[in-house]
Amino acid sequence: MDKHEVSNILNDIGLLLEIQGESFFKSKAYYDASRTIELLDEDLEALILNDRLKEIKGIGNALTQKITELVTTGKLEYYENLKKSIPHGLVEMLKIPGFGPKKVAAVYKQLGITTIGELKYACEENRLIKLAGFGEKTQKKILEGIENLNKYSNQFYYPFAKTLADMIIATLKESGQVIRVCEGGSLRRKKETVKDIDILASSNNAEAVMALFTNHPLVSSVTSKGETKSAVILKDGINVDLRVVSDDEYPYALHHFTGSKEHNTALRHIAKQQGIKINEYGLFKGNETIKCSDEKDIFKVFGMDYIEPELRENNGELEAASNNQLPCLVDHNDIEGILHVHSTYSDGANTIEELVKFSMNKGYTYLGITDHSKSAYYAGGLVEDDIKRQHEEIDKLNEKYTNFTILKGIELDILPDGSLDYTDNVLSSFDFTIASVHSSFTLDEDKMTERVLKAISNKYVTILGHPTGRLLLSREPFKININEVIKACASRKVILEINANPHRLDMDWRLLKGARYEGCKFVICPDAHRLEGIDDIKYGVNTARKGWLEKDDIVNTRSIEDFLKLIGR
DNA sequence: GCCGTTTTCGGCCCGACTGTTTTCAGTCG
Repeated sequence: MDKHEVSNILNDIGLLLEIQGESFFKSKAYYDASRTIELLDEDLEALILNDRLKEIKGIGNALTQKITELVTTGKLEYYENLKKSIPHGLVEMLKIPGFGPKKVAAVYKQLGITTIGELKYACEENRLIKLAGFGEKTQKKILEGIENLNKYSNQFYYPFAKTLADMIIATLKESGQVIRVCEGGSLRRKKETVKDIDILASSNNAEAVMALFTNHPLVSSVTSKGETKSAVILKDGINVDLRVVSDDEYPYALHHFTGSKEHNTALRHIAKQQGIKINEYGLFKGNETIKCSDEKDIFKVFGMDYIEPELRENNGELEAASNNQLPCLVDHNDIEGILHVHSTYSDGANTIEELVKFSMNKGYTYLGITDHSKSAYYAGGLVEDDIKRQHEEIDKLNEKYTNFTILKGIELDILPDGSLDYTDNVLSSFDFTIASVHSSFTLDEDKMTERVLKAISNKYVTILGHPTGRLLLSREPFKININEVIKACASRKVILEINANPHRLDMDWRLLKGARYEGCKFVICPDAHRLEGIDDIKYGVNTARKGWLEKDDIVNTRSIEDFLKLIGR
């Protein structure tokens, strides 16, 4: 069982225990462990084998035993029993806004409700208001919550949320009523998907700002409205929270509402050790307030370097900030060349020349065309004659555009047995290649791992494309021993792709820090199928930053000469 | 369930808002 599954089960146990009425802190221990395992750099199996699991902070005797059982046997008796005693529908119910473990337990114990369907029926029959602590409004809110749950999944792609947030922020700025304003939460931390939008503003007239916000044309309904906090649902189905504070409080509030919760908790812990209290209103030593004019000042108080929002996941950033060991994160401006772009030769919408002109205008200095290989019938993969034609066209364009370089690439399908679909002779005609899995996603882990390892052992493979095959919010990554693949890429000098398509963002940022430690290099690719797709590269940069990567880790930050030298051309 | 330079028990971050109450529990971030 891989760590992703272990992490999910630990989180599930936390939820089940809460519904069961156990101490919240017991659940918290499981939630914390779930995150720790998810963000683990090291190989989980190896840790267990070497009996080192217990050394990890937050994992004691009980969790060591349970995680070991999970990983070695693929099952956990404790979890199975817990699931038997608590219907899984109850965990689903926690997704309903305003409906937490206590209320879920109440409808279960007092009305015998075990599924969202039954809950909806009970609301419609007016049976919830009879319970202690429930009333008319609660019942109505639950009913609305169920309808929203069905209507929209409760996660949204980053660009979708970012666009809406920018529109609201623009309105607030234009009003002249806010002094400072910024998105917070997972959106500011640039998570690949977000549950809602958090916005923070400072103002001398909170009431006016709240009115602007709740009356915004994008708003469909107002969930709550107060002096410092309001919440709305947009017509697009996403929740937005706005907090308004005084400008003095803004830096503390910005840090607080950027999170993550885990980062904040860890920083509070450090603060407490230094005799400092930290909350959204300030830093306090006894009765004295420690003045900070921006977030940088806050970290300075604790003797830390400034931590970029992307890194605030309690994944070692606080320790690194204390020791001057934070990475100098790669920036969008560092990107020199664009690789992984499809043209009209296969399933792209634009000609090579259109793609070249677009890229030049954006300030890039080289472009690697990578149409699909011949096995990708569905995408019009290139047969040998097409390749010849395409290479002749690229040669001509390279003569025409002297300050720009077009590279001859290909996105090779990795066949189910790990072989590639051209002869070595054809493969040697490309400047570089990307090998990707596009079919047979359901192979078991061993076969999939073997398949990919075989493909990247081919000396003509430069880059491993979207290494886990995930599609955010729709397809789970395929089963593969990614640690073995990472190690193989490091030793064979195969570059790992960070696919920047906002529906992929593959590899996952959680894997990057560890892969870098193993010695891997990365390339941020838009996987563009039309001109505007090239702009997706910024989402890949976000992912790289969340994964602690620096400019030097990313090969397409290099000049064309250095890039070609690096890949041995 | 975890943890410990106040250490093997008693904490574990903390405040706003809502809806139900008539002083507070539950939820959320």
